[in-house]
Amino acid sequence: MEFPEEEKKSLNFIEAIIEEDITENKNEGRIHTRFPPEPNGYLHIGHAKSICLNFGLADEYNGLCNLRFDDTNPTKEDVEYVDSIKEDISWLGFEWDGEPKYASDYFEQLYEWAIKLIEEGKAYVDEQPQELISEQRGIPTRPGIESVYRNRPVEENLELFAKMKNGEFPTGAMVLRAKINMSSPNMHMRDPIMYRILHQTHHRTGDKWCIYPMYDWAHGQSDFIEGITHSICTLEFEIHRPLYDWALDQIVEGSYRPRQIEFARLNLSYTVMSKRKLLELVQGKYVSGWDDPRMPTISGFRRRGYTPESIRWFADRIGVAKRDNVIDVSLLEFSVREHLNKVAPRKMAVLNPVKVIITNYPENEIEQLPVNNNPNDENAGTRMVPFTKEIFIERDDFMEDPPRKFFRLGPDREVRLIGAYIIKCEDYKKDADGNIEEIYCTYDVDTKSGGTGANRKVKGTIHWVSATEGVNAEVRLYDRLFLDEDPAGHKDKDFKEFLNPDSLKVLKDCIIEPSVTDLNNCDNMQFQRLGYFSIDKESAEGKLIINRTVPLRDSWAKRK
RNA sequence: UGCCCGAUGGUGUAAUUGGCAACACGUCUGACUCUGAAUCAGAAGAGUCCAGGUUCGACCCCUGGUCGGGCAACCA
Repeated sequence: MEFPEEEKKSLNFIEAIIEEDITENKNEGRIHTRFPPEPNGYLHIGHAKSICLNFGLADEYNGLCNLRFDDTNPTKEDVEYVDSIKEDISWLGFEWDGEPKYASDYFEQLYEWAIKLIEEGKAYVDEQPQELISEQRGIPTRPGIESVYRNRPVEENLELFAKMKNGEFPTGAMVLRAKINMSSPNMHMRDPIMYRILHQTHHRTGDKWCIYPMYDWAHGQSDFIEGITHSICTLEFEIHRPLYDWALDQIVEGSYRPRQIEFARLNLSYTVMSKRKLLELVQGKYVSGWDDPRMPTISGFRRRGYTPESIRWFADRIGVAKRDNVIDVSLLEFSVREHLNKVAPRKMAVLNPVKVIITNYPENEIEQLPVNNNPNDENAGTRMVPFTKEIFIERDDFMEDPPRKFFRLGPDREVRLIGAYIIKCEDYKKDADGNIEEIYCTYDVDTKSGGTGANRKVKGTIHWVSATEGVNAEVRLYDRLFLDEDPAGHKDKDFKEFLNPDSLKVLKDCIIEPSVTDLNNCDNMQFQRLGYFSIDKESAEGKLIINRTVPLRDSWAKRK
């Protein structure tokens, strides 16, 4: 499915940079981007922005985009994450160039470059304790203090570094530091650490290595090895750029050189996007897993019924810039509705039922009525829905004492049942507490859909399900992603305070029309007037569990 | 009291080499409809953080402020 026409935008700032680079024929006009996740969690909607950007730019300029796992910290990483990341990117509809790449594939090369650095007197082994190194680095407003090991002879550094590699020292005993500038106003330039000792099994290299490069000694080099031209990352790496360039200066020969460009990460209202916090939700069993339908992860959205198209449209719409932003979830939901409105077949379900008895309809009769699958799509066809003497309608669709502008059912009022007849309310029964128990109506045979009297105008049309032929299911209704308050401005508060304690309980019985059970798992549908839904992949024993993807806009509800 | 970013309608993004601020969402009207959805038509809403300067002319360039974000992990 193509993007909506009107969405063609003018250039964003990254496109402008790229076009300029092409004009100047930098890197022979080649465009090669990359998406470099650390496999330490599942991808979330924020990553989707980065994915769409990197892969999208490559498409747009006939370039390539790599998938590279930035796996330089074995303590947090796992193959489970590698697999989920690949799956999510593919599901979004993007294809990376060649095989997935791994920073760990370059460990040998990185090590050799580090030796070269030492030989040139630009790096040294520091065996001071972590706390001391950190203290000596100083504070942003004051210069740091040089390490006593800073001027260690090259030979000694070489020897020590080799021993580090060979596992002769315990974890944390010493590090390799770049010799740059201890009084730089940029903290990252104050002799940054390039290698640390970590006796930790790596998910890919196993126990082959016990020293691991830091981000700053791995990222730019990896970009260089892969021939990346535009290394696009989020704003928090802006301060690393001088170091990125410094690291490249040490290895680049010739004219090809990657370039780092930063953009503002996505913030979504009502949505927690910190990987650390999401991990906490998973580990604390607040949710059923990374793909819990309430999670703002790509897999969570998938399970909830979001489509890849809708997420891509969303990413396209929010644009890219350098200023901090908070995007309202309603824009995401708009994108979802926009797509689902076109493709989701319409079905009927009643969430909060009240029984309607059609007094002049024959007992035991079951009439199969053809109902449009999608009135906006002529090719969508029809389905048969059973109509019977007793039906359920939504409790909200009947009012004893209707206010002005209420178009649905009430005493002596007429209403059309979708795909069926016009009915008129003649009477109703209340229980001891005053709740409506049953509503008695008559139907007008001539008004059957497509029939002779079908053109008669009534103000309202409501949905219904046969009381005797309908099927029972469970629906999960989720409101915002799982926060009932906007976390913006509450950064430091414990985010669990915002976790809606009722969100898992929003599980209701509902009655659905039989044709719903024909849907394949995870297919999308629209329950008319209720929203878009999808069948959960984990249907309970015999009972369908249905997630609400997103509610329909409801201007009547807003009135109230 | 350091360094690096940023600042345009409610929100997000635009504005060819400086030429009287555009688009989308949202909001509000109205029309239509066998979904109070969708669709269609229309409207309101910013004078571009502030103060100077350069210029015939500045959102755009310069200077100085203000506000917001980031930076002191052997994380990425």
